[in-house]
Amino acid sequence: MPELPEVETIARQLRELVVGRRIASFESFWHRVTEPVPAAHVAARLRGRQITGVGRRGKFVVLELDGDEALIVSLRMTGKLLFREPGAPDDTFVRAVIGFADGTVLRFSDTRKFGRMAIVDRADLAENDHRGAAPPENPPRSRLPLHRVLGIEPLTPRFTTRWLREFLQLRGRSAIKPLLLDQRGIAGVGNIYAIEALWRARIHPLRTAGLLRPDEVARLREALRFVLRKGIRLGGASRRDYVDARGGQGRMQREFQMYDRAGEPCPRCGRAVVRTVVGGRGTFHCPRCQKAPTERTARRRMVR
DNA sequence: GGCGATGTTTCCCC
DNA sequence: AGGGGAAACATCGC
Repeated sequence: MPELPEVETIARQLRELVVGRRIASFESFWHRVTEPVPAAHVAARLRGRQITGVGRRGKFVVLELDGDEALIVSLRMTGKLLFREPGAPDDTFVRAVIGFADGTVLRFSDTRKFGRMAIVDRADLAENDHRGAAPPENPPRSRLPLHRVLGIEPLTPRFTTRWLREFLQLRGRSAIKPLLLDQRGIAGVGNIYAIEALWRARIHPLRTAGLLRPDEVARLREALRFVLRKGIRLGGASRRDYVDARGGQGRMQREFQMYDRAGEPCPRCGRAVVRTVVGGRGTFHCPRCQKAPTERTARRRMVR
């Protein structure tokens, strides 16, 4: 799925295109798009509603509806929201369509059919009890849907080094990279930006989260914000078939330092980039800049 | 054509 | 509890 910068790009574009439009119809061509709610039910609740705003929460696109609800869209791996004028040529893999009263449409195209749409209470999208100094204690086996347990937004002022340090202490036994991908802690970071941020912060993906030194935590916070902001500035990263709401490409993919660069020289030190698998996800790092954790350092850190 | 990969999330099994 | 692996799908590249 598109990650935070890609979803932010889509949301910003959509804001200009659909705010103020009234929904006339909703049609689904793949029953699992709205699962477990029948598409007809979603259609009935959307008909006649006006879109009052468009935002992003984690990796969800949030289409605000008049009243206190929102239609949220989870793009997963290949989902695209395409705004089209009347008479526009067909798009491929269209799984659902929102028709507006003026004849324009918002098409949800999704090759792999993983994407989902749901009507939710906007209040449920609030940061999951992560405000203030108290770090999150997320129920690891929460049965709540993901949109109700999303963690802190990393580009807000609330995402401080102190917050991150305390968060890493609480979730300290996990390896750092899988922890960054857990949407209940920090919302919006995906595989690519986690890889890029860890390289920038010079932290090995398998380092134990709770054993990062204070200077490393500070670098990690800075690195996350840097790569996410850069991604937004460049309109996201277009690999394979990611496109923005107008069908255009982002430019961030040219700026990847590590992602998908196995064997190429590290831009910082020249050593060959290494590909590993961490938590089932392809992972890239520089073996010189990002030192692997060792028994000895782990033990020394324990004593601190 | 087979095999393994893919920007995500969830579920099941230890 | 939380890590690993597979599954939900379709396509692409070697």
